[in-house]
Amino acid sequence: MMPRPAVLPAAFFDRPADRVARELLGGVLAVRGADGRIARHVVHETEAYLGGHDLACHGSKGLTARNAVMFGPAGRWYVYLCYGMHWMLNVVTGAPGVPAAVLIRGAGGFVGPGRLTRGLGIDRRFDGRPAGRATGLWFEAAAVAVPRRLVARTPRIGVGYAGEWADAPLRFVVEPERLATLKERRSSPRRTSR
DNA sequence: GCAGTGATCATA
DNA sequence: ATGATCACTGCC
Repeated sequence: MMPRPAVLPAAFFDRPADRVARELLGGVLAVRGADGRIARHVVHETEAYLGGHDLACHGSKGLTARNAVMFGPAGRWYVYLCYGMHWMLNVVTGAPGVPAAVLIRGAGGFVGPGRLTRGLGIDRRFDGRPAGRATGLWFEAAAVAVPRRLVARTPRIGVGYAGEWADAPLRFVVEPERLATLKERRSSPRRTSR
């Protein structure tokens, strides 16, 4: 029988953001709709924001009302409005006091952080809440780890202002069609051995 | 290529 | 109170 999907616990996020961003690839972003139905989207693009020393990270400007949740414990959502129209979905990582997080840039059929939140109906209501079933928005562990050769690392998008940090390879991408290939391999009947 | 859009934050 | 800035998107 199908095992119940494992909800990623807060401890999963209590690690360096780049590690979390990498391991979130292939994992599932799950959201419960108003009708109680659960939609699941496999994560295929993330970005890590490492902390106060990372000039692209909101936390590098110090504690403010907006970014306060980043300074708190790992495993909570950090959601903010960008350009007056787009909600950005992040999950806080690392120890309290370290303003680090992972931006979810793509999952399921949604490419781009603003499109993802629009598609899933995510907005400010989730800001500061823990990622978990109780909140209606959570992560589940990857059924199969994405092999390293399928993961591309690039500089983060839209952070050209961040000096040396603009070029840090902290964006993690796996092509969705590659994920599909993985899934097929996993679920297709084993080939008769030679 | 660039306008739209409005919360947020520093400055005053 | 005011103005600059923005971890983006869609249409030219």
